[in-house]
Amino acid sequence: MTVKVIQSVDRAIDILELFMASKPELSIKEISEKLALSKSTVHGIIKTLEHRGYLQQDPESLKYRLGIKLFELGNAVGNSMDIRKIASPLIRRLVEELHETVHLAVMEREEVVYVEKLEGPRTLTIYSHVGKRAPVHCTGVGKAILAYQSDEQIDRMLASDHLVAHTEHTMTDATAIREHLKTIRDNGYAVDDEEIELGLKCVAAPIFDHQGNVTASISCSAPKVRVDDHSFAEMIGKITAAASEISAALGYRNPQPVNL
Amino acid sequence: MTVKVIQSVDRAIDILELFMASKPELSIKEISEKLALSKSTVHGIIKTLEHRGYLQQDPESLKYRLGIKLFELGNAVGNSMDIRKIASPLIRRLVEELHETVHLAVMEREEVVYVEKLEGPRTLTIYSHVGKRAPVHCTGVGKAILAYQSDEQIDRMLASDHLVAHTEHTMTDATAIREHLKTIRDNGYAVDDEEIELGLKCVAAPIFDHQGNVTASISCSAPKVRVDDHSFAEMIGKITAAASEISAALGYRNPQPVNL
DNA sequence: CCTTCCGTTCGGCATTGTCGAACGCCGTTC
DNA sequence: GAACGGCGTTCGACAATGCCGAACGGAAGG
Repeated sequence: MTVKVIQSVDRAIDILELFMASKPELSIKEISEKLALSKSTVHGIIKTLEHRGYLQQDPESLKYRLGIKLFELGNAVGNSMDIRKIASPLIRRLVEELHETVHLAVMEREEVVYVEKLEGPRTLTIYSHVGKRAPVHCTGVGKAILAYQSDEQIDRMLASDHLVAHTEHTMTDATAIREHLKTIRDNGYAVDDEEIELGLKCVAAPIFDHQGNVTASISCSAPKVRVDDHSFAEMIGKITAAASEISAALGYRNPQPVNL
Repeated sequence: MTVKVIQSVDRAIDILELFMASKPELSIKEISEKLALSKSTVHGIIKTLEHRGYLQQDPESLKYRLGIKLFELGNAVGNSMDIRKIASPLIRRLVEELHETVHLAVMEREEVVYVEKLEGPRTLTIYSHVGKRAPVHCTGVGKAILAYQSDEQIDRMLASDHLVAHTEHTMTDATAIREHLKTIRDNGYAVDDEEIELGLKCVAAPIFDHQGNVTASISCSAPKVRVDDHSFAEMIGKITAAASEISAALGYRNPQPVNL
């Protein structure tokens, strides 16, 4: 069933991701142990990656770290995302108006990835950063996207092994979440009330693309103590308005899904 | 002589970089032609990369584009750069004070790579972006780094095929550049006066690491028409001061190279 | 000085990736 | 509407390629 993969390419990716998953500096020995490969196999792949600038060896410790080429490629990807270009100025404006941190996230497999983040002037907690993955079931951006997926998609993303509790407020029951998603669709926005991190409250709204699909969302995050009724309402208004604006810029037509 | 590379990994990298070098969307046919590989070979590698999230296929056109995983990895690399963390707040301050765009760049092979960029309020030209490569001989950041390399290093980086003229002011004579680098060392800063782009003037200063090596630099870029004697002097003062501060934060001791 | 540890090199074997050809699914053309 | 062309995909056979274990060499530590 699984597609036929080129073994050595697959292993090269394993190695690269190992740096992200564990330590930023690894020796050949460590890599070969963690991936259960012989040292010489790892050596060959690593030298190839190093030769191309995707890894670099510290001349002193002889350990390896991720190379600048990955930085270049990653930024090339980021710059080619049109949603990012469209949303950036709006995000800047949102932060100025709301004085709190704003995130832009896209869906990727069963999680979301933050593609833009602009911190407010008085940031306290920083659990997120651009390029980081986050779960869908306990983040504002995640739920805002999830609520607008097909049932099969939702089922897959709510597969039990994903529903990890991050705080005591994290919802981990699939059927309860499904109910909750309906509320989100009715409201047009999602709220995360200390579900990913204690003391953190977020409001998120879905972004529709030209086909009417939701693959991205924006959110405003603030320490819960700073969110009173008034500022909460303001967040909802501004975030949903901005999301609509971005959707429109992406070619989304109207509230009703288009029928061809 | 060239290290023994794993062919399929090397080819996978060729494919990824092809997206950066040419178009952001490529079909298997295009790739196999440009790399002179059979379609099936390309297919195998591409499916592996897609399976891991490093490429994604547009369901309509069936063409491929770079995947989010590269964005994640690239940002992980960016976040692990300590020079970036140190320099970021200083760069922000510089932009506020100078009202012009500030760059942070690091040396990579025979070129420099921008790792941070903060635009001034009235930006006109944007030839650069984070993650982009630039030549050493005609940029402020490049010359500021180049001036402090070893003679062999300078020779290599001034290899004739790199000395491309970007404007009528670009210096393309190696010996003339070598003279020019001496001036830079005497001054402690480098000036790029329309050498990479007409109408653009930059001041750049080297950043020393804890071993006294220069692997990075910062610069301030402005439209030449806005740079009068007074603002030019201010740029020089502020950029060199900031560079010194970053060097100190990296563990650089004093103007004299340390002897162990 | 001996030991240990780790990166690197080597050589033989079989796995794996490679290629060309063929397939099948479009959309286009006549 | 049938034939064509273009493209992604699959198949099968061959041998090149990457794999492993063992051995090497240099550095650090006792």
